[in-house]
Amino acid sequence: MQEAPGTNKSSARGSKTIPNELYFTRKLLEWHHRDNRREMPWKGIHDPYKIWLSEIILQQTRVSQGLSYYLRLLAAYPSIEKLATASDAEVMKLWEGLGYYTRCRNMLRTARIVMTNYKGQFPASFEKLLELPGIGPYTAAAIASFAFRLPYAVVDGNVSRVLSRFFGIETPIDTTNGKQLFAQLAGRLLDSREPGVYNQAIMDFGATVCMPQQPICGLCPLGKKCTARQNGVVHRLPVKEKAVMKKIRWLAYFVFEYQGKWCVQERTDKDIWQNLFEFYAVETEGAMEWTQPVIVEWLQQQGIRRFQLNHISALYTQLLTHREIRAVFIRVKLSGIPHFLKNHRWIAVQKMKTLPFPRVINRWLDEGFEQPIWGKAGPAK
DNA sequence: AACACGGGGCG
DNA sequence: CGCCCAGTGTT
Repeated sequence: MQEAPGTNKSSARGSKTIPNELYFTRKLLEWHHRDNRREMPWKGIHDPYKIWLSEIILQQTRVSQGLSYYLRLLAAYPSIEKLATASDAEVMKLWEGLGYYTRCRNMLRTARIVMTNYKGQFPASFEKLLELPGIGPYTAAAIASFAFRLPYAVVDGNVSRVLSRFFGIETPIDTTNGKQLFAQLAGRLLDSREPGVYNQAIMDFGATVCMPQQPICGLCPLGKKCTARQNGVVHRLPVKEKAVMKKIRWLAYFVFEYQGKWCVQERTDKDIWQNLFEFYAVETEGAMEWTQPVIVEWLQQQGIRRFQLNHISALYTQLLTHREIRAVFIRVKLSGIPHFLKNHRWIAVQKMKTLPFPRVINRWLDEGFEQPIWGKAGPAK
């Protein structure tokens, strides 16, 4: 459900708006008028076809990446009729390389629906726009406000970020609750006299001042009343709940022991745990059954002839933001240092605690192996 | 509510 | 590498 059209007239008459909301809209529009020099071909125009085309292209796509596609598609299909009568393959060829190819198919579907059902004219209605394939709440609000000057507030990544920071809202933006909250707030902030201008302003502001990574708070015209800035929490807003578990990584740690020393290595790759230490690691693509016969064969393949397999641990897991680590620890006592471990570091067992390890390794050191080496008191918890 | 869908820019 | 981008559709 889209929030009801905004009621903020950017004047003191708005009965329910709190002072900060009026301040926000006024300062934002001042900034847009005074400092915003972000020029784009689709800005300031009211042709629904061009607005729609640009919005579809820009879904989850940076302006710098989508611009050339917009120009090429518009040149090839100057009107929605030209687009609607083009062949699927021809349009897809022009979309090639932009990604999210469902957008292209839905774009064509919508062009044909508009031709047959609406006589080639996009409906000047938020609800009707929303029914068209590839047009969701954001795009419907964008077309409604830019093309038809209807009072609907857009809520995209820029908007939710700017609002979460200025008003200090910690509700995750990617939940049903959060989406509803930000849509409501955005609707109240909207300047209903010029919805399109306001929507341009807040998105440009998010893209050029209140950026995701390094916002230019020093130059921010709203900084005086920005809640996040006052509280020093700009960097951790907006909050996102979804931490998609992209990949499980399977690690086998071989704890090689030789003359009271353990073999360790430092992680230096551009990867997790940079500059932390670990044991000799074997990473596999999928789950690997590190049973005794498998381990013995693996050791022999490495040219290790004399060894003593002391222990195979249970599976240890560690959750990272976008990874899940699953590690098994394999203790092997050697009677010599094999060639492939010549350049590794060998640390006295008593000194292990002085090195930095990932949590999953520390947990194994603390509780994971049968014969304690820290002494009967055990390691510090 | 969770997931799939792409490719590129940036630190 | 991790994060994010003028989000939407499906299950």
